Amino acid sequence: MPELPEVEAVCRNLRAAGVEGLSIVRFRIERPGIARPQEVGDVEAAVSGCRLLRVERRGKNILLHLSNGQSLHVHLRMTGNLYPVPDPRFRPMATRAWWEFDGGRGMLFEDSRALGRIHLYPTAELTARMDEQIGVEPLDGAFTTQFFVQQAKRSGRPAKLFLMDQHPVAGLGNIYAAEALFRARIHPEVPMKRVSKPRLLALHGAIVQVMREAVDSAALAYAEPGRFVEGESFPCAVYDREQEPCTICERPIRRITQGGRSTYYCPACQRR
DNA sequence: AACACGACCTGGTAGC
DNA sequence: TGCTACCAGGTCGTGT
Repeated sequence: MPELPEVEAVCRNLRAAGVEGLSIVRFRIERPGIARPQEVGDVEAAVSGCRLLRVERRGKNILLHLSNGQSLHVHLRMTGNLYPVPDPRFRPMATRAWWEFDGGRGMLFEDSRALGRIHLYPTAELTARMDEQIGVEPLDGAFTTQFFVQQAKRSGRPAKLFLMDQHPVAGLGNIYAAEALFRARIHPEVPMKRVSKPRLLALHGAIVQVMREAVDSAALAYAEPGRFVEGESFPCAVYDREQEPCTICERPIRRITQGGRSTYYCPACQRR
């Protein structure tokens, strides 16, 4: 589920539901591991009674800014989801944390694998940390071709791993990194600094394009609060399509392993 | 600095 | 049907 576009959809969905400005009557973490090493009781106590001022996204991170000068840092990791619910008593099986708002509505953090995390920090500390750890947003004006080429030229890492690193550019994960490389016709194993300037420009454009399209798809999929809508997902050209014919040349898509994850690409269209 | 790899977790499914 | 093995959209810590 959650790369930048899906996390953006989660945030829009929360804002559209009007959670910003609501008072949190109660906050509970049902599974201590998601807050580790922070103490669940401390976090719950600090959050309960605050107002949720603003929902912000940085890369794949969600920041819930509170009225007490602190913010919750939510990371969905692989299977997490954060969504508003009309009835705060609604608790699906994989509920890991929940918020009850003044007036009777609620918000849920659901995560079947429980790899997601929720931590509490002073707002200034959290935003500073994000500035330092999270790179440029691909849909932001700061993501210029000059910036991208400069970052690329000083990295010897394989292209796919470079894109998945959150430091230079934030928000790409396994799916959209593969899709962007396919559109730019770049082999995922090529050292970034060896990619030609024209190809880098193509990749820059592909990243922006893929992210825009995926954000739109994700927004549609989340149109109904808290529920995915089938058939509205981003149409992948290579991801999870091993052996299927390439949409351009019809040769079979190949799967390899990079950094312990699957990479899908077309060996004919994406040359070294 | 860069890389591989295990850890963190649960659930779905391909294959026997 | 039932079991096993492997796979999964992410990140961090450790060791080489």
